[in-house]
Amino acid sequence: MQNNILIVEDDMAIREMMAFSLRREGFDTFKAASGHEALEQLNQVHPDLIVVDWGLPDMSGIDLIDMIRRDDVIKEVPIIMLTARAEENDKVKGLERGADDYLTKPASMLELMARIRAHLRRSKGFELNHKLEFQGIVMDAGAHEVMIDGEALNLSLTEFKLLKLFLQNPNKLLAREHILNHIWGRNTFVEDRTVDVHILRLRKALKAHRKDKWIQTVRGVGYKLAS
Amino acid sequence: MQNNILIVEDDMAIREMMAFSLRREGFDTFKAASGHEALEQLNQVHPDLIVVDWGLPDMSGIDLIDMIRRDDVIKEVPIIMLTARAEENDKVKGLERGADDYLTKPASMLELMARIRAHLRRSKGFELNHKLEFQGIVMDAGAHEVMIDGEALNLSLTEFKLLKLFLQNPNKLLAREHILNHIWGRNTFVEDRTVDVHILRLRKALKAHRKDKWIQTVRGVGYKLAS
DNA sequence: GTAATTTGTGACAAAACTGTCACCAAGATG
DNA sequence: CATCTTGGTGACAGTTTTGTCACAAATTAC
Repeated sequence: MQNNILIVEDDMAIREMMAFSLRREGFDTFKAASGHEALEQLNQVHPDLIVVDWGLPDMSGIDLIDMIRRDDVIKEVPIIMLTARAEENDKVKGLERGADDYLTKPASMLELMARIRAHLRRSKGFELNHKLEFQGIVMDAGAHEVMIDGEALNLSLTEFKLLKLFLQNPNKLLAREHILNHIWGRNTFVEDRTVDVHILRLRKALKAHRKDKWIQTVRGVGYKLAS
Repeated sequence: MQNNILIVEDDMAIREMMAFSLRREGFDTFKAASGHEALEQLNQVHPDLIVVDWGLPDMSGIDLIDMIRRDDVIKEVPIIMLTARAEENDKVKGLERGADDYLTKPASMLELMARIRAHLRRSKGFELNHKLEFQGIVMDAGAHEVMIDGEALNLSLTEFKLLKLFLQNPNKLLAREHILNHIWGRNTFVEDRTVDVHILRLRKALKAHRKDKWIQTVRGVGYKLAS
């Protein structure tokens, strides 16, 4: 699975040298010599990161960044601005207008590669790694999955939500009312004791893996997930 | 809601100046003069971003980054390395070992602020904006919520998963078998026609908001969400 | 020690969910 | 047009989920 980098650079020598270096580092590249060419490319391909020059023949790199950030499909792509403009206020402007990083020419290819990797690590890693974990209990809320010691745990929707609330608040005391409002909302009336019953059920589900003990009762207040 | 920045810097003059500048820009700050002090702070507070020097009295900033990246609770915090080490291979090393950004001293405070904001924009914005949308249907899978034109839609778990599959694949044709495998997995046998019944149910749920028409039948193959 | 309060628990009934089926409607083919 | 194939649909039965309740157990207070 190759990462794709879009290079937006009007100087052909620089563009080709960059593409060559990137390909040698294992990336696939797309190239554009102007802002409009870049936008056309972006209608057809979704690069994993874009390297943008400031001075393009048909628009400024800043304007291109603006447009990308406004496009619902590609707005989140990491962008590194690579330009000869080295003034402090240029850097501030580029970063404020939506670049994730700003590098001045002439730039070390090694440094550029390292920065590309750092940004990909964050944008890709966030998605891959965004799980809630506590003592061997792993939840991917987006995928609606709970794994304990490598085994899938089957929970009802209410119990799933309850466990998620605990995993989002490890070692924090959750008052019954807080739990009530969070799981059932403020516009639904359920008995206070319903929380306790669901806690019982969640504990039962976790018991097969000896994880029920982490849900601890704080008498008179509520419960907490703690080791 | 203030963003919290942890400054890990042994030079008191630099540390205080940074803290002052950050506070003037609206950030709250925590301070640490050493790696161990930083780790102790991180046991009690969760900053939104960390600025780390390389040369600390008790450990290198690189080692501190390693430790942070290995901690399940705080590993995703953005880190900017701010250091006098300006060699190319230092930069590469810092970025490879987990820094999101690398800035050499003496550094412009304005540039540092702009970079801090860029990183916060990404780490905070990713979470806030990561929703699936199609023609007024908005799903936050992590929160198990579906909103249509501002109104919550109540779906059963199976229908929720089905809608999610569609929203993840807008304008793509999904064969029945693909849907079957995705929702029920390969180890559960259900009749082919079960898909059609669940499509019916999903369409019924969407009908109240006139959104059922976006689920389109492709005869002999399956279904697609398309406008 | 006793009484009061809080939490744990099993059981129940109602509601919701789920997959299947038979029949009808729509579309494709010869 | 007739026939066959595929998708839409309402209904059904079984399972699961859900909230409540009464009683037992545990904890706290006097």
